[in-house]
Amino acid sequence: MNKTSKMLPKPVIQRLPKYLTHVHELTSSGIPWVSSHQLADQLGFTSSTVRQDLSHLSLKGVSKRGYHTGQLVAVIRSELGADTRHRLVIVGAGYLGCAMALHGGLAAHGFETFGLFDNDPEIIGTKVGDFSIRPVDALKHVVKKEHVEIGLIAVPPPAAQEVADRLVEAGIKGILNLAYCHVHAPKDVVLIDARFLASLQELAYAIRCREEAKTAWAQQPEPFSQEKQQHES
Amino acid sequence: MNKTSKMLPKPVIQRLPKYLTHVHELTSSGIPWVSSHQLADQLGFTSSTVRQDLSHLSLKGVSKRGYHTGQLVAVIRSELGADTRHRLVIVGAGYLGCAMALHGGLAAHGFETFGLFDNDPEIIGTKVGDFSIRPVDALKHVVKKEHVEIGLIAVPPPAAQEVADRLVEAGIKGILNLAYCHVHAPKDVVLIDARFLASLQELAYAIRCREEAKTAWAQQPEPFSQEKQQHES
DNA sequence: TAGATTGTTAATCGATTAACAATC
DNA sequence: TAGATTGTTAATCGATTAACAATC
Repeated sequence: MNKTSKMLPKPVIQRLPKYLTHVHELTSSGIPWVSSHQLADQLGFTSSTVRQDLSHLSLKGVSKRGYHTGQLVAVIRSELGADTRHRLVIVGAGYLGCAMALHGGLAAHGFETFGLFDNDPEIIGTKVGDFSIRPVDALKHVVKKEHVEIGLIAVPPPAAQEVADRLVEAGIKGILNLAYCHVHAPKDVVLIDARFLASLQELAYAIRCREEAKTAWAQQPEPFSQEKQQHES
Repeated sequence: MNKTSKMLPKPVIQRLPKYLTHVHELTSSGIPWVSSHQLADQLGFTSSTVRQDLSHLSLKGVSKRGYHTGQLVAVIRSELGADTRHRLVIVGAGYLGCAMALHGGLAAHGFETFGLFDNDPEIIGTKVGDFSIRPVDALKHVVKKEHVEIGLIAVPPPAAQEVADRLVEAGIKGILNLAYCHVHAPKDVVLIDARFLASLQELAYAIRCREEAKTAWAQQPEPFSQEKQQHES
């Protein structure tokens, strides 16, 4: 349906990149149609979820065939804004910030870097690929002049909040926080956390729970195991 | 309550690192008690959510005082397994993989790297910090020998699925996928996506929606704006 | 004591899944 | 035509928020 300026539910937005990359592969393989059941199997969703998700987009599936892969790629790209260019700055020129600056995928997906900033006098002026590292004091000037929308926080946690404040003050519209800490921004600035350390902790936690469940399962002599197996199958 | 091997709801697990880093700061500032309302204000949750979340942990709040910050840090660390060491390998020695290998935060939080792998003959053998880059063929041997639990996928999307298969075959227990694509793993292997490009797209999407909403709001002469403002305040 | 704060139950909200008529 | 598949409504599930008795 895709009514203008109606924000899609967050879980849907988070699934769109998965559909996009996967269906793009299908088109590359010359597969012209894909059904909700196939997508569900391939991506680990249910077919209901797939149909609900895609019903938000401006395309129609076809009975007995499914969705046209080429069209699907096009409308998801359009919905995600994958065809428009976004302007960003990176604050923090440590390993992570530099990796972001040099990572080809950013530019390839329309995210153009307009500056790499740091506060360490030792490295200011140093070249990182095409960028020369600039002082954080220059942030505001660059953001204004280049109409930068997005700021990446790639500094150590103790400095993250101050960097966020500087970005907000510079007039940034959205922040991606890569630092392992909570940062606060006023509610007219969008803030999304992408903290791989938190993801790693979540992963380690999930692994531990699996192990414990397995152990418990092995130790406990389940009286009704037959029934349970039926339920699981 | 913290009943053994009972997995906490995912949203709770994802909030725990936020509580942890924030309350850790409070302890460092010598603040001994914090209430659910204070935590809610500081982290952007509701006090109900805070109390619900913390009720899963093995600690008791105190009427009129709240939660003891030191104890809170301890039980969250324990629940997250932040005090145990985790063994990982990194596959892909591009900018991102190398940044992960060199990032001090990993080791500081108990994630120990046991190898950095790549398939490019040009860079195999090269030193990256203390690691020398090894061929992906050596993956299985290292994972078995060092009892590695976690694998990081830091290769370009076209190679990601094959790397995932190799990690699974090597007997890894969990995978953190940093590549911008969907990868599949058998259900006894935990897989978590940490794709900053997807996060950036989500951010850009949210920014666009805000803009559009603002424009719509400015253009449409809302007849009931008075009432609406009351609701918002 | 009075008032603030917890822990927990109940109500609300939103997302996922199931079901099925409409369609090709 | 018969059967597979969509789009959508209804049912289920789970998470968040509200409310309030118990507590210090």
